[in-house]
Amino acid sequence: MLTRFPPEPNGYLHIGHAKSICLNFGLALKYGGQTNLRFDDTNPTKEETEYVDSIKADVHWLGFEWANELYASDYFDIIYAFALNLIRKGLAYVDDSSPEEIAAQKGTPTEAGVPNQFRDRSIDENIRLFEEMKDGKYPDGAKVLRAKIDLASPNMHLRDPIMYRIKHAHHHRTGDKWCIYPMYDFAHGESDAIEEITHSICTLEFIPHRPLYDWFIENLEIFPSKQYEFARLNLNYTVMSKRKLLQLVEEGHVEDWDDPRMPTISGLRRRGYTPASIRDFCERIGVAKRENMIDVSLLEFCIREDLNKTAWRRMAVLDPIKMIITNYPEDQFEEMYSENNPEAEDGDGGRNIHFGRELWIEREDFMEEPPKKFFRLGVGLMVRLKSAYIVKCEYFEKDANGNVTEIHCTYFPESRSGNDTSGINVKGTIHWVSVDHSHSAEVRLYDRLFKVEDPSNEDEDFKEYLNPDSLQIIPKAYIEADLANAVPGKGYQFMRKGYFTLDKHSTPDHLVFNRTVTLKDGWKSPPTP
RNA sequence: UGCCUGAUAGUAUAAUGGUAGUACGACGGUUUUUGGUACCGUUUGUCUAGGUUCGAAUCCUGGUCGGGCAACCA
Repeated sequence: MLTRFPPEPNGYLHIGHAKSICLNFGLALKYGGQTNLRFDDTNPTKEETEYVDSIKADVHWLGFEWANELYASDYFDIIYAFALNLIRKGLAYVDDSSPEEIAAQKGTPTEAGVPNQFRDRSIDENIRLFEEMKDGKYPDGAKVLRAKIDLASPNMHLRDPIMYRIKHAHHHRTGDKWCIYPMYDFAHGESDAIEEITHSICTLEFIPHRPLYDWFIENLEIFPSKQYEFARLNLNYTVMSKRKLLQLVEEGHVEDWDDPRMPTISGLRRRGYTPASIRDFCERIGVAKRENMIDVSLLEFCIREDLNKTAWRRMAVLDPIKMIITNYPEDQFEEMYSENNPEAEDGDGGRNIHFGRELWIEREDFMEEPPKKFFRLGVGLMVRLKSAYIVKCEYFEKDANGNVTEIHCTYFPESRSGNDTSGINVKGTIHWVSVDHSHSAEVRLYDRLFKVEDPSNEDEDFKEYLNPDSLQIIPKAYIEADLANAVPGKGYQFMRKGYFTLDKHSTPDHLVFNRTVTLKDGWKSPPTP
């Protein structure tokens, strides 16, 4: 078995491409075959080396090794010879008609097309004209080479499809060598055959092309590659077409192709998704011919499952409020040990965290009038400070606007974590950092890019449905000191807040974290009576 | 109103013509120094009408609904 992943280098890869990559490489891996990476670069006006490089990087990052790095443009000489071959068989002709004339002569799905006078040109004349096309004797659009098949076919793709068009354009690989370029239909299957691809896997919209794919292969008498189709991936609350993604970038709705809200591979990477999580996702969604709409919650499940096993736990307070432990000595500090990951056998090591009289805690972990089953703080309530002591809230202070500014607690010295003789049982455990030892960092929280499940399928322009709150920047969050050693590309769990990773713009002086995904949140505040 | 294609729980995806299963979600419970994790349980499905058959999600016929096809794009 030999498969191929055949992107056109005209944009960045997205999660839908990941499905195709996992399918093509996965199938070959499963059945002891190989996979080629082939760039479908037959349209020089849209393609760039920048895209080639990013595509290679993304496929590699996903964890796949291609057998050969190939380009459709490598085959231009062979494909040209194929065309001559068909002309000699009387199966192709040069047509001087304009695009509009060709379209008109093609008819409609319910009416047959009509032949024009060029269809009967002699083989010799066709050869001469085609060579002249190649030699640059004609301007763009003056002539095309067409396959002579059946203008009355119920399949529009068989009504004498265009094989070659004239484009005096610079190609990112072949330079100015060519001024005629084969169309997709006369390049893709031919490239497959040249490489002896056994399974040419593509998406559903190419089903009507398959008879043409087969027709060229049969009449050229070349390796019989076979085309198979599957339904492309659709994810809700986002868009997946290159055109729309490009628009989001160009109109500044997102920062760039790798904006963490984008469904691109580079965006997911910057957001903190791992290759394993994306491969797992592609495995779970399955492959079929049915049109589908996958729920993003499945993608989120996959990254949580991966990161839960690998991410080190750290404490960070995103919306801080000060807690003062009134019975803790002012100049005293302690180091509290906390394991890196409770999922690992040995905790995967650990680190010490400074504890003192003044701490930052999460504003939402305190309520003036806590409802029943609120296992956090309120006057008279007790919680465990993770890896430290149990504290009891005594009172709180408010400013003139009614905002809570400080929470005063007392702690139980005999309740120290790992050495608790207090006999006190509390329901809640909250995270915290020391006011005197924590660092600050910018934290970026992301939400779905669109407000509706299927923005492309709504009445208005898809951009009308952008979620205005898809990015929330917290300029100053407090993080435990050890997070200053955070490594790019590694995921961290900010306890109770989600998984985070360093952003590419982060510097030692100005740390920036992206939230990959929240933790699953089972807490539902009880209905207010 | 031409041709092609598809239809199984909320979303996906399985089932030589032989017990409709799995995952995610939702809901409930146990454990828990993360309202996380883990574990246990509950919930909901073969588009429709006929036919073949001892037996149909599967085969046949009609219908309904969805998607695609008439770029010198891929």
